[in-house]
Amino acid sequence: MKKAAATRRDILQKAFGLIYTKGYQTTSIDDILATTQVTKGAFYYHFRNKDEMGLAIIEEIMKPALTEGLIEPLLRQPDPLKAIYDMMYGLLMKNDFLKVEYGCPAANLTQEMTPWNEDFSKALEELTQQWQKVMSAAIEKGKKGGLVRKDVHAKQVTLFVMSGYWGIRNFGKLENSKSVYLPFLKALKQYLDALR
Amino acid sequence: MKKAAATRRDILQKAFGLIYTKGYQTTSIDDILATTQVTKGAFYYHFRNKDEMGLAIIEEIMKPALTEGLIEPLLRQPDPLKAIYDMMYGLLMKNDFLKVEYGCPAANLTQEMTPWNEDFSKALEELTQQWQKVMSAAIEKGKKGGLVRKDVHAKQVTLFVMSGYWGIRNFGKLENSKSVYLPFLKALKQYLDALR
DNA sequence: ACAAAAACATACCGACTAGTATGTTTTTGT
DNA sequence: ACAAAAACATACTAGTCGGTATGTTTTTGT
Repeated sequence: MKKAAATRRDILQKAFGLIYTKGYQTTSIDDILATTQVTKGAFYYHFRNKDEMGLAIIEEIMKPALTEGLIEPLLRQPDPLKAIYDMMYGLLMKNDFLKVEYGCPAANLTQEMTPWNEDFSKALEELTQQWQKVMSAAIEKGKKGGLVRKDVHAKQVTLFVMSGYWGIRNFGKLENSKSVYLPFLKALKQYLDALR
Repeated sequence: MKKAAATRRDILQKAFGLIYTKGYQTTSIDDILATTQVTKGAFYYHFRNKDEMGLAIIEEIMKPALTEGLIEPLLRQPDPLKAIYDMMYGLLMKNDFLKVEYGCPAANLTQEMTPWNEDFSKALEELTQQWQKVMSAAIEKGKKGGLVRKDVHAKQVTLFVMSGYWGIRNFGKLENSKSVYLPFLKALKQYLDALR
């Protein structure tokens, strides 16, 4: 039960990479087999079908990555507005897995799969809601600690900021250059500073 | 030269509708033929291939729609910040062609096609840059007229607002409900009011 | 050690894809 | 009216897709 788990993990990781760069529907199972060096029999031993694998990617790759990469750093930083800005700066400018030309994996999947598969929508909604909740909670905590204005509506701000992130990721894809990230981050900083 | 032009227009319009709801790559030419009642011979008389049709959709359907539906109303409204808010409110809440579950046509195409076809990227960039320029110009005009603070960076604001729009459209797809639009619009209003 | 189950391998299939080859009909200019 | 060109129609192809049927190898529990 050790080698098999490694095979499964390898499929999920490599498939995630392919889907991130090429899109879900245009990543064929044969593509995945070619890059993983796994045969079709092995693939279909681990997953009933392509969609089950796609869901497993969200659950077993994307959700843990969100938790470890974004949620936990957010919880550690005491200043919520600084935490949010730093998170965005890190995601856009420093993260070396995310590429400007490929956008945001969660946003990509959302846009591509939402019309086709309800299970994908549900899983992706859980993903984003976890992010939303932690950001909102941080802002609320900041209100109590005096770091955020009392009249700030935490959920609204969170939604506004996350929308901006998904949107600028799409702009980055279009321009194929991180240079659009800089004016976005400046505007974001000014927006966040106005909440103090 | 009249009937043929009508056939071409019909293909482009119906194909645009299909692509908006289903995505470009997952809309087959047979799909388009079935909904237009046009035969394959006719289709390939009007377009060399699928991508040429896709580009024609951007040029002949989406660009004019942007100009007539968004650019011109924006130029007419003297208060730029009100113009921007009204435009967003109209796009999100009142426009009855755009559906919450299908997102923004331009954002969808950008995300789907950017890794695959440079011509699509270029055409979509022209589309968005036209929108960006008009919004920025309106803000600059507002600065001179005293309706916008002098220290506001027009291009930054434009990019921030457009990113938010693309992003919230994606959230709408995910939640499949216009209810997320309302808190976004409230946050947008507050953001814009802070620029006065 | 050895049977049973888990894990993987190979060959194949029907459905669908964009595109083409080769026609026929309709429109156009004179 | 009539030839030429434009506009459309039909049948087909080569390739790709997700998925399956049927094996063989490897691991596991006893």
